[in-house]
Amino acid sequence: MTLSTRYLPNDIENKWYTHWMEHNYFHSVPDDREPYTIVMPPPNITGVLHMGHLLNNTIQDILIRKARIDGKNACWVPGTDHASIATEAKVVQLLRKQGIKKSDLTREEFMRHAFEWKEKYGGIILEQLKKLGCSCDWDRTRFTMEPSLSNAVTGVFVDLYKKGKIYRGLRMTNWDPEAQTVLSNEEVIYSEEQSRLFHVRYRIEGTDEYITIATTRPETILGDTAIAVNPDDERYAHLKGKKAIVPIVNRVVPIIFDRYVEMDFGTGALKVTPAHDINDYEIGKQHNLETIDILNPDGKIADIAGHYIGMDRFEARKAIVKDIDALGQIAKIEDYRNKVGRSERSNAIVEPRLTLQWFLNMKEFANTALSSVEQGNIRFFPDSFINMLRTWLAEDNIKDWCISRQLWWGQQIPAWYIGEHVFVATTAEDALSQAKEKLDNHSLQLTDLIQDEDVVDTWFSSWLWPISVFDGFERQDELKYYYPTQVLVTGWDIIFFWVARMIMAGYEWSGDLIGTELSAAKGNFPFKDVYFTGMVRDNKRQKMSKSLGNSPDSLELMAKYGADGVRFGLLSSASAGNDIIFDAPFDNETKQIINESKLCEQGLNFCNKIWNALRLIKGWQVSEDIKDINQKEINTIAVKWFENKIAQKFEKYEENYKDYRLSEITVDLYSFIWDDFCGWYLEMIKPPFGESIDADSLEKTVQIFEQLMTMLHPIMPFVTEEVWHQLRDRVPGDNCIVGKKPELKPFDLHFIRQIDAVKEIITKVREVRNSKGVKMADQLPFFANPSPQNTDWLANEGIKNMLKKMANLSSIEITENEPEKCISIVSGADKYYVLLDIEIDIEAERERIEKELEYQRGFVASIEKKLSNERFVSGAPAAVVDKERQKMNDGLSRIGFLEDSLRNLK
RNA sequence: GGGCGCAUAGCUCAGUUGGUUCAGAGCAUCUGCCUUACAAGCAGAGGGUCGGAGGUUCGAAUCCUUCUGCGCCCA
Repeated sequence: MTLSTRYLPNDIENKWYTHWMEHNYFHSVPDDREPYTIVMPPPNITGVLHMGHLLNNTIQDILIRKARIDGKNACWVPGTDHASIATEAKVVQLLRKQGIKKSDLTREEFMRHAFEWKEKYGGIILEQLKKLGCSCDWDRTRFTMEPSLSNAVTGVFVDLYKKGKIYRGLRMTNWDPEAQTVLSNEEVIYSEEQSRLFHVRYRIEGTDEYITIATTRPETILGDTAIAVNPDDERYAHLKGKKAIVPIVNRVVPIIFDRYVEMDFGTGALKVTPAHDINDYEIGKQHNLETIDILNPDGKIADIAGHYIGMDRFEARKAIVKDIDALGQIAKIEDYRNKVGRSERSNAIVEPRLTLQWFLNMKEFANTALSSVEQGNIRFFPDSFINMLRTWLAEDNIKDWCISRQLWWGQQIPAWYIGEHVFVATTAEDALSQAKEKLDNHSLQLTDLIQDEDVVDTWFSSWLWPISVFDGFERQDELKYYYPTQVLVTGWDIIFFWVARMIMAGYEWSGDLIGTELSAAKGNFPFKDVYFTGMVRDNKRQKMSKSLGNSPDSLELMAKYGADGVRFGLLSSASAGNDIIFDAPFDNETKQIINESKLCEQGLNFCNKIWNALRLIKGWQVSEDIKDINQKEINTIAVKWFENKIAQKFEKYEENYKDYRLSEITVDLYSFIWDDFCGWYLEMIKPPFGESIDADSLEKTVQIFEQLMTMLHPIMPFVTEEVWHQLRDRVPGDNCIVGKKPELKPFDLHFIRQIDAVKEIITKVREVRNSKGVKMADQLPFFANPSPQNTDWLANEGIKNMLKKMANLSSIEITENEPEKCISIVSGADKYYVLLDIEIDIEAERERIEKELEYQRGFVASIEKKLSNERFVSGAPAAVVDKERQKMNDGLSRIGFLEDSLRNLK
């Protein structure tokens, strides 16, 4: 069969993915082996695959494939997150297009639409991950709104309520008066708008004096309960203990002193409206101010305001300005630009509003999570992210978690009300019996109970993910085997929202679930390690996202460069925790991203290189009748060298995996395969034109190739599997994905260094050819001055023949002298010569040698300076000093050689 | 305003306890090659005061201080 000269990823990738699936390699069931578990950070069902997913999931796949090759029971659980806010917004939007308003639907009807939407679009990302080669256990795919996972959510809610950790409280929220719902911070879009700043004079009680404040929202004056000034502000110092009179409502309010007030902003005096501004709310709490909510949910003025009742907030604004002006208390009105928040969905101006919400007390949780990481039970990669966790979880910084959301899509809060009374239970029936008991009223019916309308925050289901994907709250057989998971791979931007909270949940429940004995042995934490990926950014350092339109199309990239190419491209420049600037070019005319990437192209080229190495080997004829005896000797050396190199590399490779240095592994393998294997080994062992290779050398080469493919497999699974199968006929089940990796074994460092020395000589001969314009094809006589360093290998026919072949020499002669008319080569502390079949340009040669001399003299001088420093000689470790001496001696002999050559030039 | 992080070649990044000829890789650039695996290739070359300034040390890209620029989180 002839192989294409180019590697064509698309068909090959589909073929092997299907093959792996058919062999069920991704599926895991508990057995005697050591488990290696990863739970996938569940992508939102609203999303499409973006660069961040690509990076994150490539890393997880690499780790899981490595574990599989290591013989562990690798289990990677995929799934999706219901993403309350984002999904509900999408569904509402879709319904609106169909002419359906959410308010016209019952909760049940809406949920039906939402689940339909999820069925249709929710699995897109997971399907796309298959293209990337992700070896997830698809049979285990979970969704955060499945019954089992939802039950877990209700269960822990009730549990925490019983433990006294969940309570209801007031909170300043972003209120959308049009949609009549609370918005999360993410759903509010702030932009600069033209508005007006009203300067209003408040009379100081019992005087004729006025204090002037500035506000953009004069209607909130109706809810003012204080005037605040900075205690350092001398202008207002005399007002200590005085009171001000709020215009229109004539409320007498205190003048308070608070450092929050900026003296040079506006007039330096601030009206305080705790019910309608988050900062004012905080000030109000500190000073025990009254909170007067003057707005109804629909944005109209409430009865309590006493004036303008029922008027829309903007109408009221005009009216109150007019009335205050009539009183002569408008000092001035200026045009003003400020940031105004609008609802992402209705575009209505968002109103800060106090609402009753459910909270989870975080003090104890935070402590547990932080100390677990600080004590090293959970390791962070890179560990500097502990700092970020610490700031989030610090005792004086931690805030209670507001877990309720005014949405329908999500797990409805398991709380039922009868008037003022609230009953928290897993079912309505439970709540009912609680109510009967508590209220001593046994005639109560289910219909008397009203369940809380809200759902819990999405993170309130995500924090259970490492447990709930194994149905851990219902049965513990699998949890006992797979928990704790090995490593969590996620972005550092959700270190608090998700990572910290999963740790909290792990400690809260896993012990009870898997039993104290097992949890003492394995730990309560949900994962042993956390690998933080960076953000994928564009060249302006903006996070790549669909909404910014600065992200290349990941599917197109994979179509163009192959999944392996994309995986390589992402990994080669992604060290843990560091952001990636992805090289997606931008077309300034069309304002479109061009789906091209040099990084991914390098990955595809790498596949192609491997592919062609395969083609080379497959083209060799095997024969035991090898005419060229030299080649046999070379082969022995080449195989010995490369086997030692693999042993050396493999040791480093295993270490790097332990430290999650994936980028380094990628780059290392790239140069090991490209340079050492293709550039050196294959060139050494390649039979001369028209000749064959002996069976043993070919077999050794195939074995080496297989080992390289196993090592590379986690990073580039497709090309390695393809090559694996092309290398030899395989029995069913003999696949690279479960291939045997090299063994950890000692290697001959001395021998490796010998070959390195010879490689350096070869490079220098090539350099001479290049600079003198001597063709590669011309064979050159070569001379070596013997030295303690090179006697060994100069006596080795195999090495000498290798040198001869690789540098294309006609002869190698050992001589004590400096041969005539040669170009000298200094390598290490040794000297060699090549005889060129051209007239030597003496002047040019002198220049070259003098330049080199200058460098070497400088080099030696700097070491001399070091060595003459007594404090260095006495202060530095002996090994370091010895090395410096060695360096200097080598430098001195090089200087000697160069001076000899200079003399001989005449 | 508080905190965290980053700054190394034209670009994107490595540089794991401060110590080899340690200033590196890939891309881009330049020179020479259609050499019978690969021109998506081969053989070479040029390019950097390691953001600025101080300090610690025998020795600093690496540790400390400070300044500048950028990114992120919180308010």
